[in-house]
Parts: sequence; C-alpha cells; structure tokens
Amino acid sequence: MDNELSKYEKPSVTVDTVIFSIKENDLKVLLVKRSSSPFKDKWAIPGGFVKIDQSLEDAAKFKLEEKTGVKDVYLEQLYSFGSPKRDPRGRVITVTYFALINSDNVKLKGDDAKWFSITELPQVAFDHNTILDYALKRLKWKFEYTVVAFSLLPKKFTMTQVQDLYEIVFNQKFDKRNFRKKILSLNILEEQEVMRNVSFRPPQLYSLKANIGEIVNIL
Amino acid sequence: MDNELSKYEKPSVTVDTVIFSIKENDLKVLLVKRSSSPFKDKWAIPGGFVKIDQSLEDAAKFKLEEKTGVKDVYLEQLYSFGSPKRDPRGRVITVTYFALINSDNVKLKGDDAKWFSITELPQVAFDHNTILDYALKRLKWKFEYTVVAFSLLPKKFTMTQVQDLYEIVFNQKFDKRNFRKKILSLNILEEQEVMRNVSFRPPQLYSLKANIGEIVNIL
DNA sequence: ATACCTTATTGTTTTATAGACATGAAGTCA
DNA sequence: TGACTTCATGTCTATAAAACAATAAGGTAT
Repeated sequence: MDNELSKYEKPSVTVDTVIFSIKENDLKVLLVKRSSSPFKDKWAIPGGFVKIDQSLEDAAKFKLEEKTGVKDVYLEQLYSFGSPKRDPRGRVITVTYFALINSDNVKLKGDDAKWFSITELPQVAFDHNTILDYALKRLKWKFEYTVVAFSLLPKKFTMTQVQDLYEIVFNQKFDKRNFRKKILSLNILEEQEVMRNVSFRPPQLYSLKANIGEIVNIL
Repeated sequence: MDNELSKYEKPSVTVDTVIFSIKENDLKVLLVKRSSSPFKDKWAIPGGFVKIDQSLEDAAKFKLEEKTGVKDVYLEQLYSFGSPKRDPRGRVITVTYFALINSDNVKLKGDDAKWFSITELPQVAFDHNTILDYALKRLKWKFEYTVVAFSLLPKKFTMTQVQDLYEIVFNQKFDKRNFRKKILSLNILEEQEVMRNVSFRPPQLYSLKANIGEIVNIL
C-alpha cells in the first residue's frame, strides 16, 4: 500500500440501507435484530461493512438481496453519517441508502428480520433513529417530486392503488377526481388492459412509461 | 481496537468540498493544483483525509477555512463516492460537500488555489468532474427551492443583486417585475435603509429575515 | 437650473394551474 | 332485475404565473 494512504489511521466504513415497503395498507420499514454487542437484541437498519474492493452501491445491493431476496429495486444513496462517537467500538462511518421494494413476493430470510410500521418503530441501535427520520423525509420528498412511488407498486396497477399509496405515505386523503386528473396530466402512464374477474366495475390498469425523467412534480 | 472492526481491511476516507462563489458576474468554483502524484499538476476539488476523531463536517470546515480563511459559510453534504478504482493509490472513499461563500473578502492563501468559471473548467483529477457535475445540479436545485442563494450575497443587498445572481446561476433572464413580486411575496426579506451616494435612483436594501425555514419554492 | 443619464420601482391583464364538489357507469351476485 | 361495490368523470371558482411598458429618483454635465 502506498505511503500517503497509510499515514492516517483509517475509519471503518459500513453501508446501511433503509428498506421501505407497503404491507397491510401501511408503510413499513425492515429492521434486523442485532445478534451481538453492542446493542445486542436491539433492532437496527440492515447493513454491513464495505468490502475493500466493493463499491458502496454494490455493498448496499448485496445486503439487500441477502435480507430480502429481491434484486431489482429502487435504491438511492441517502447521506453519510460520521460522528466520531456514533459507534462505541471505534470510528465507524456509515453511508446510508434507501430502497423501495414491492414486498408482494418477498419472503424474509431468517427470523432476525421484521417489518415495522413507521408509526410503531421500536428503539433502535446506534444513531439509527436519526437515519430513519432522514430516510422518511427523503421518501416523502421523493413522492412529491418524482416518480419513485411506482417502484412500490406491481408493474400493472390501478389508479386507486396509486392514490392509496400516496394517502398512506402522506397520511392524508386526496380528492379522487383531482388526483386522477393530476396524475394523468403528467403523461407518465400507459393504459393497459382492464382488470378481469372483479365483482364490480373493472378498473383500468396502467403501467409506468419507460424512460421517464426522474423529476416531475407529482403533487 | 475491537475485534470485529479490525476483521475487515479498511478504506481511506477523504472529504472534498466544492466551493462556489460569485466573482466578476460569474459563477465560480475553487480548485487547487495538486502538488504530488497521482494527477500531479492537475486541478482538483480541495479536500483531505478525515482524521480519526474528526466528524465529516468538521473535516470539511477545516479544509475550507484553510483554503479560504472564511468560517461562517453555507455547507452541505453532497454525496459519497466510493468506486473501488477511483484513486490509483488504493481504496479511497470520498464524502463530498458543497459550500457557498461570499468571496468579497476572501484572499486565497497560496497560489495553488484558483477560481474557475463553471463554464471554463480545466481537466480535473480523479472523478472530480463527476463530483462537479453533481454539485452544480444540486446548486441549481437549491436555488430553485430554498433560500441558500442569499449566502452568496452580502448581508444587505438590492433586489437587482438577487436577480443577477439567479440569472447567472440559471443562465437565463427573468422579468424584473415578476421576479421582484415573487421574491417579495415569499416574505423572507426585511427592508433596510436605501443605498446612498449612487449616481442614479438609490435602490432599496434588503436583508434576509432570521429563522427562515429552508425550503420555500423560490421560482 | 435644466436637460440628460442611469438604474429602480411599480400595476394590469391574460393564462394556466389547483381546489372544491356529486353523480352515473360497469361489472358480480343473489 | 335489483342490490351492491368500486370505478370514472366534468364544471366552476380561486389562486398563481406570465406577459407586458411607463414613471421615479437620484447624480452629472452644461
């Protein structure tokens, strides 16, 4: 190793990923129970040390797949936390990510992982409450100004599903007619077939158009 | 040092700060000339290694003051870059910041530092062009939706100065009347005295009100 | 003192966007 | 065929954004 790099004592670097999903009509976040000290038996954001030849995003993806089995998800870097005292074991800088997954087909691996409603979070390890707050703010922002919400839905979805999703995240009701008008006017959706075999008026299915620029001012 | 932390080979961590300012009616960024390998004599974003007991933000502030002598500036974390190959010397993760300073009273220390117009950037070291692109995007976003622009102005300023600043950053002209109306309607400014000793109609001076929430949708 | 030069300040009309609001339509099932 | 459930839709009003040009306040030069 080169001289200049070894001149300084190096911090450890971890990646932690806040994984959001919708389950039971509620916004959930995935936490794992710590099996060892420090904060043994406390819940924590899933993460791990960055391998020396692994990019930050790869590290996040690796942990995400390890915990949830899903690969193609929305993943975005959040923020890096590096207060010298945040880990009692020594200097640990964490680069945080947040992920949105459609949890329909997710089977959690092991019973150390659990979905928590964001309204009923347990006590968490380290400074992970700060990270969760930050992630939630970012999530709301992203819902308001970008198209990421659709990563939480199946490929084909109804307008009602979209609206339900926004109402869950913002904890607020929207007028049906205005909501539909707004979303449709953005020109980001494609009509698909209508749903079959429902015992009421069959809803129109939509899919998100490919190649939408990210920022679109949704609400 | 504890066992688990020393189990993994650690990366080096640096902090790089993209420093913006307005000079000569132009948006400028501060770069420093590298004095040693790698990329010797190439220009780079000012930065340095994070000390083992120094927070990330403190590291950024320290470098910023070292280069510019200014202390109270707008400073915000940008993004962390951690591709394993970004530094030929070994694994180096960089946490980037961006800063806005009013350069009126800044005297650069040493001649290895220089202001570059963002329209005439030189070739830069490492992946610093990616970082500069990212910083510029963030800057524009911040100008559109927050009040940070005023960090580039003196404490008391005229409406024309505000408008000039926005026109420089967005490289676009705005209608005077609509611009003033918009800014004033935000209710973020306080009238100060009018300017004296100018050979034309003396402009009203304004200052930014204290305790403005950050996000206000300026444009 | 007056004409002139420079920059600052202001208001109205038009257009687009957001918000409030209630009824009929399309299926299934009994 | 009537009842039930969810889906789909249109108009009016209020607010915000955009387009647009004339006058005001000083200083300077003659």
